[in-house]
Amino acid sequence: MSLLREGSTVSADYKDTTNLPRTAFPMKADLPRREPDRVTAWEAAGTYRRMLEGAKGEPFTLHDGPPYANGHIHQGHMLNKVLKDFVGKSRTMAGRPARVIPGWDCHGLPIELAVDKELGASRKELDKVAVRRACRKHAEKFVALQKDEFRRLGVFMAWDDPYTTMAPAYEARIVRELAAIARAGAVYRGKKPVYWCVNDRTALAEAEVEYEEHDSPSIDVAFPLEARLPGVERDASLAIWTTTPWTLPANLAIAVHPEFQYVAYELRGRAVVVARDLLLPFLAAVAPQELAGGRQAAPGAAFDPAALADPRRLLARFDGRELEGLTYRHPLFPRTGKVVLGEHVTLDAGTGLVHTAPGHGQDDYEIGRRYGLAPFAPVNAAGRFTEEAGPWAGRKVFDANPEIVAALDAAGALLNRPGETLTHSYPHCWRCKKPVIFRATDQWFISMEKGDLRQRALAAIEGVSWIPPWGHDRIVSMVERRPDWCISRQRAWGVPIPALYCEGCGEPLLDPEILDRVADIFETEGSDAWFTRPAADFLPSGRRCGKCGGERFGKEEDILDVWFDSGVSHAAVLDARGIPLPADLYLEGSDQHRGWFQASLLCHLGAGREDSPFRSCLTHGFVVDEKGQKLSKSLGNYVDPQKLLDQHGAELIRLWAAAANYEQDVPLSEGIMAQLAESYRKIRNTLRFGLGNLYDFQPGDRVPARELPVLDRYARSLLHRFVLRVREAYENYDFNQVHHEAAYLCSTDLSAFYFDVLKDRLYCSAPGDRERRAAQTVLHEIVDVLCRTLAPILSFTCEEAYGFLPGHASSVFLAGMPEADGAAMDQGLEDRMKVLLGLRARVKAALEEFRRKGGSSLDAFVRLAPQGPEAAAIQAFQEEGGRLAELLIVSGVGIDSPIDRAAIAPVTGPESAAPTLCAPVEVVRAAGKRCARCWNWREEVDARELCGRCGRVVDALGDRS
RNA sequence: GGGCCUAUAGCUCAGUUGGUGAGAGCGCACGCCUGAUAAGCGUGAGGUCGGUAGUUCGAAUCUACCUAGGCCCA
Repeated sequence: MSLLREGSTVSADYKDTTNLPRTAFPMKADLPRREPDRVTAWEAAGTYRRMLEGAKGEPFTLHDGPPYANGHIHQGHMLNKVLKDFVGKSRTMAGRPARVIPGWDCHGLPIELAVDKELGASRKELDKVAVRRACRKHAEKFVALQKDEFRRLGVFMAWDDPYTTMAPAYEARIVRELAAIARAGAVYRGKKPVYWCVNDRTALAEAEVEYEEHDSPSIDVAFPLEARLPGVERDASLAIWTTTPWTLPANLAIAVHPEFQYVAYELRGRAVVVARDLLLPFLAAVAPQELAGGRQAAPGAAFDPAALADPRRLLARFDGRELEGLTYRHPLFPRTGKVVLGEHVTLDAGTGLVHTAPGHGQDDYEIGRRYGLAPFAPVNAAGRFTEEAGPWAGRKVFDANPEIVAALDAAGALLNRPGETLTHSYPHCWRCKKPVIFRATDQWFISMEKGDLRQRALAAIEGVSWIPPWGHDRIVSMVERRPDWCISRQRAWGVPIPALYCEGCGEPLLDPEILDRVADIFETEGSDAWFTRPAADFLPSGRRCGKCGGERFGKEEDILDVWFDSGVSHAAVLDARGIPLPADLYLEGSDQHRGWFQASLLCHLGAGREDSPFRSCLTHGFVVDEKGQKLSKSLGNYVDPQKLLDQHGAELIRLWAAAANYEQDVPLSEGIMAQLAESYRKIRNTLRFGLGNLYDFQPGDRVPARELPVLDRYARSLLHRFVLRVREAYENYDFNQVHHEAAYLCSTDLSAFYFDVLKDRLYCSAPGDRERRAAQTVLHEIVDVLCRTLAPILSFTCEEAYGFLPGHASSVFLAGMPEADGAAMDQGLEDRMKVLLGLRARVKAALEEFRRKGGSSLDAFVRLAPQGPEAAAIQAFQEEGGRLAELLIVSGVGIDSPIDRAAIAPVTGPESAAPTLCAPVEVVRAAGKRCARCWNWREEVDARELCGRCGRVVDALGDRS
């Protein structure tokens, strides 16, 4: 294609006489490779420290919730730490120094399990102290590793001064906080069922249980009621179904659902109570002849009396709640039990009445608590019945199963045939692979009621600002219904619960005085001291058992729940360092309503303090894929964090965190990252254009704001409105808003409008031309403002670009957040420009038509016939010195007035159908000749093919050289 | 099964107390430029606002149910 136009000759190349952009700020960010150096530079320069020192306002406390020191960091950690970094940097840059002390949660089961796995067979030969030493090393390793991974993200925290829950001082503080709660009388010893491996004689955590197929006896048992049911003229029994006959000696109650329908059915001469909707399947199992025509009862089918061989045997109906409180005789023991109500009862299988042994089941335990039933478990650590199990004392529970079934049969309580079994999924020990049991053992608890902990917690919740607001409802419903806090763990890796037991009578002693003594020792020796020192070392001299007067004591073996460890961080980290409570902000994933937020609240209040340890609490969702499914390697939607870093760099991970609406779950996928890369490039190139046009500009060249041309004043107005919005968005933790504001400003306001319009002035004016300097003044401010507002998010890029800005400080983080200049914002101007931009859009549409005929924008002359608001806006614009040709980037603009529609018809764009108050637009080929330098068409060009302006510029350049 | 929450263009997100034809940025298609050039500009096409049924003169916006998904429990 020829570049020559009709009538033109070969033009001289004036490119060298123009002021084209030049900058060393590269278009290609090369983030993955260059970011590590930037991190190193920040740390070497002490940028974080200096940034904090530069902020003179009231300190802002963002307290870092400790991630667990096991494994590499994952997407959720990244999201969390990056969001915290946005807060820390934005608050500090806005004047409130936010020093964040990072921490790690170092005790607990997952580390112990990982260490077990590493140690393999040698584990059994090691004593507790040796295992703990290995756990400590493991935790130390991952603290160091995760710390590097977080630093790599460009996160500013006090990396050289972190906290860990296994530091001696921290461990000591844990014990002191426990002492404070004990002083309030809220710590008590009670029983609670746990998974128990009778082979290994140890408690198991949920994570240590594997489900495998297992054959269990399946029995339906009748428990005779003590009194007759209303309207039933014969003795009645409650029918239950169970697959663990060995738990029947521990039966204390039978649970029914309050809202289910129950029936009394005459079976073999007595009335049997079952759930109405389970009657047919029940009969099918124990007495199929009771069904009409030997029909099979489909599970889940609606109840139909016609399916019964003899519907008259339906004796009565009851609501579940009517049965509450009825008492029954235990078929094997001379005692009674009672009917209780439970929402956990289902109609999936069985009879709709559930055998309840509070010492042998989680639901049973919970319901037992509600009804004041003891967690009775007549089974010892070896899985043998105790004396309380009468005839089966000493028998192993699984061995006793058939004997118990036989005894039930003999007592006439067995409704089905003995020997029936069921194959189902049953918990097994992950280590020895043998089936486990559920057994109540002694545990330490923090009471929710003593000292009014629950009510005080609920009151404290009201004083906290929850972001988003539904966090409030979520934690309230959790606190309202949570049981007492079981703080015991039968494990090695943790802070011991420093209780002593009288060797004479077994009386436990959890004495605040002793705890303080223990804390003193932990302070210097760490909690290993509990295992290496004899009990006497922790006992105040002369102390005796309050019950039997014994002088010899043994040590508690249980350790503290790790939620207690992290739950006292406000004390062990903030208070211990003299940082005032409450903290301004806790910021974690929404799972922490159950976890850290609640633990912190309970520990804080339990120890006798008032209110919440945090003023506001922000939660974010979980990382999911594009479809909203959780990330998992097996689903194939897993995004590897390291790969993310290698491909896109930390900067895009930061942008991802900012672009997300963290109130919901946060989607992450390769596609999303690719899209963010586009968004990033737009911002980066905006900075680059600005920098490229500042190569010959110094702050001393600034044109005063009042003397700026109207378009530049408009750009400043937009810029400062942007600052206003962004500052407010940061204040509200609305980073997503920051991202959108930045993207819109860069692409729409700047790249597509202001920068485009500016090109002629920047490139073709004389270098020192006042209007060019005016443009540069604003460009300088734009780059400065963008860097300083976006630095909390795009830390790497903003620091890099800022370093190219003439007159910059040593780091963007020391420059602070810009203030919105009220004088720069001109609403009237923006309103008028909005009208003109509407006009501009229609001109662009018309130019599109013009272009199809071979003309470019600068070849065009635009004729307008404005009226109404547009006419007014144009007039004002021109009176302010604005040039329509510059605004529209065409060679000339003519105003036709009054309107002569007929004269304007032909080459118009789609605006012809527009409302009458819009000016008709006509685009024609510009007359005259094309200036070889600035490419505008002018009536007059000189012999060098230069327009008047360009001729003067070239002459001036020539004079200078 | 329970508590809390989510579901708007291919993607990320806006849509104020229900009210003119549902928006932005990015991507996409087409075109331009080659003086932001592995850049830049323009034009344009995309949505039965998860589904169903209600309340209302009128619902993306309120109610119920359903479906899919998330966190925490059970």
